[in-house]
Amino acid sequence: MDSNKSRAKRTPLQPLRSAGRQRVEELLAAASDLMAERGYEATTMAEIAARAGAKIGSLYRFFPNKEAVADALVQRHIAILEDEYAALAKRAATLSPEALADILIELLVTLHPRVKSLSALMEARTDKMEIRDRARGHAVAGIAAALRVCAPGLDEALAKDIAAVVLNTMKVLRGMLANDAPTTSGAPDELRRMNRLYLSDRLAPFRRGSDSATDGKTR
Amino acid sequence: MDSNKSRAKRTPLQPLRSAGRQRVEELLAAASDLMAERGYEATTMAEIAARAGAKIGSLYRFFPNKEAVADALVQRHIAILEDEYAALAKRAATLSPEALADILIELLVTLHPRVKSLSALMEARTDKMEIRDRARGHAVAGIAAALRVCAPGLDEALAKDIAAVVLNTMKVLRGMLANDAPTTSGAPDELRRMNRLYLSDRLAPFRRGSDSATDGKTR
DNA sequence: GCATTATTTGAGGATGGACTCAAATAAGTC
DNA sequence: GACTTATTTGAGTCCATCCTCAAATAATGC
Repeated sequence: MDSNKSRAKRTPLQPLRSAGRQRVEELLAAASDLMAERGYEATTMAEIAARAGAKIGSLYRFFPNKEAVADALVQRHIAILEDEYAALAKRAATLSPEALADILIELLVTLHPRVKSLSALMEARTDKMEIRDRARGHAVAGIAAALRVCAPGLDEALAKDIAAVVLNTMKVLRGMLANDAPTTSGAPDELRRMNRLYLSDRLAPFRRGSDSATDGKTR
Repeated sequence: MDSNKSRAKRTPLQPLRSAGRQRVEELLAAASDLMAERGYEATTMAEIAARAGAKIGSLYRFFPNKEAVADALVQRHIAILEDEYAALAKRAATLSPEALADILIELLVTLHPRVKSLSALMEARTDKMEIRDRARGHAVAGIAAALRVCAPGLDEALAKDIAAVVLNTMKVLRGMLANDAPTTSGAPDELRRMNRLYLSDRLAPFRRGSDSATDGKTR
């Protein structure tokens, strides 16, 4: 009995006044920053409270335990990411593969901090990996849809495979831009180039009124 | 004074008998497994000792503290990776860019568990990032050298940029193969294809007796 | 066998960090 | 202003985990 192995204490206790809502925001913001830079385990509840300008008791008023803080953050990040990807296809119409490649890269660079935070939060528990998979599923689906808008004849399964590749490629770009990247200053441009080249090559056969030649080659 | 902020207690105390050396091996193996799967923070010294079939006192005989265990693991992994990359260029002669691309992918897939462990270990301390950067520098240099063996006219800086891109691409492949990867079964092949395409395109102008045409296009 | 030294053992000490709670304070309502 | 209820506070409890150490045991050399 009691299938929950972790100590789930009393009711979560939501904020009912504007002061409380604001406090929750501050606490989550502080937790997000700290966990993103230090990781879940290395972040202490006392630190979270301190950075939010609150005391530890306030933190525990709104969150029953440390895991609940991570949960709340995961929720938020996932929701926003899903929205972004769902909205992607609408922007993709009437674009060349190269332009789409560039737009995708831009989008993912923008989303970088959020994804980084998310993966730091995943450190918390293994049973959250299903959530992560779900998020990635949305991302892949969103990108695949955009690809098929751009290249209507594209098979759905293949579109998803390509989308997965592009998604991960962008993950790499984010990594390059985020770190100090001491050895390779021109690498990000090279990566963009690779991405354009790849999308160009894979989407060309399926574009309207194209056979296999006349791909612009980008320069 | 005392520039070391962390508690570096008495002498590290190396094993002097075969039993001791073996114990150290067992302890490091256990620590490597545990930290790779659970992360540095989540792994306890008691667990490490237990999995190695030793008691906690033995663990502390050979390692002054938990961080030293991580340090030792980092050392080993780095050394092996450096060797692998340094040896790469020798295998690269007389290969087409496509073949080189495939070989690089194979190599990095092989190295995956080690790199995974390494990155889990990095969780330990920020001041180990310089070590990580050094390792990546070796990887990039090794791959760049292989590229220039394959395409002699290639500029060194460009070779490093391309090497960085390829290295990260392979990181992605590793990720795809490691996780369950529920949504995308054909993605690894797509990634290989992108890699071949890219290397083909970038190396073609610099190959012996080539100008810009006659690139195989892989199919 | 005996002496010496490496290794093992495991019961604590010390610390840090998650979490509690009763009392104080602030905010909202009438 | 008086009353109710949300929020804040922070000292204190509890427990997991890092780490110590003196005594027991095993290995090695003579």
